[in-house]
Amino acid sequence: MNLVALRQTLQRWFEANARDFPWRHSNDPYAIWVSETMLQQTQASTVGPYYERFLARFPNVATLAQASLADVLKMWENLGYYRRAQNLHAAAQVLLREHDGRLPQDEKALLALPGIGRYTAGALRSIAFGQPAAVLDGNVRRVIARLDDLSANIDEPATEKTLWQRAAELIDPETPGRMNEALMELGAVICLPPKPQCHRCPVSDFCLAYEHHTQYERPVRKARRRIPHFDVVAGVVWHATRPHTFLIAQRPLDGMLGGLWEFPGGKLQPGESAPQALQRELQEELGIEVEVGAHVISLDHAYTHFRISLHAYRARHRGDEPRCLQVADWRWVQQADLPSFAFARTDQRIIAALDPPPLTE
DNA sequence: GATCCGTGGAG
DNA sequence: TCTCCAAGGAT
Repeated sequence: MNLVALRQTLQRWFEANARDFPWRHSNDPYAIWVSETMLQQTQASTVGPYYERFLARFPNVATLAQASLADVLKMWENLGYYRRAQNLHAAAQVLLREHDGRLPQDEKALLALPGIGRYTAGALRSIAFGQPAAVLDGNVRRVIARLDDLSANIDEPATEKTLWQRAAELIDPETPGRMNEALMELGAVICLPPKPQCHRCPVSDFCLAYEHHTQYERPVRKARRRIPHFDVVAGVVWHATRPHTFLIAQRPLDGMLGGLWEFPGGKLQPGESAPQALQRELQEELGIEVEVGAHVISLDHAYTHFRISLHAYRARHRGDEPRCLQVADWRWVQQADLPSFAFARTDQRIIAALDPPPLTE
């Protein structure tokens, strides 16, 4: 294959056809780092508004490092994979303390930061610093698998090594960042997973799968496991004496949806009714007794590796104040207070199902 | 090295 | 409604 011709053709296509994203107007390594973190496992069209809000609120390493994690999570609300926000925040504090508030250009130093792995280090080095570093993301994996007509399963670690080597060969030593972006852009808009748009592809002349008519069979991937389903209950626990006041709890920082706030509850155990499960969970997590009341809403939701049916109930608090047994924190709040807390999608749907807040004034 | 971690768009 | 999967990283 003529690597020089491939690089030139692809980059010329990219320059004429690149989608306009806000991070493509910045040369600031910090801004590029934020965008690359948001783009992990998240489509570019989704990231746009989050990126601009985040940069407006945290325009540099220092403002991010000095912000509270609660503020950072609020800006990340609904973007998913919330550990990314924790890592970004923690890494900013490391940068401020150990790297003069700037991103290091050295690969080892980048990889030492939380949330920066091989892909993100390569993206920063090539796009932000102009170094000849490779990137291998889902797009590039697919593009290479088709360019080379790989029959090997790309989810196998052995194939991973081959793909990184190939990604390194494709680097344009003159314009590594542009070449890497062009590869990813091609995968995102032309070399699509189910239906590659080969008739519009600028590099189909270089593509072995196109030549062999195997592009629809590439890349070869592992079959997915079926994901389990659980029934889950959550409680809107109203204060025994204070009107319009209910309980929210903060999830532990190290688990799923870490640091987000929620209506407390948990999974139903076999043979258990939803109200029974709610009483048990509230006792285990917060050490409180409740009387379960009216059903609020039931909804289905799909996470990455399981699905739930969530059943929310009103409940009346009895007895002792809550304690942090299996939660990071808890608060008595009113509906007007909720916008300052970060909630996951399911709990936002519960909020939307509550009675409208009382009019004040 | 297999598993965990969110949400939304597309078909 | 269901499936796939997306500019991955950590453990």
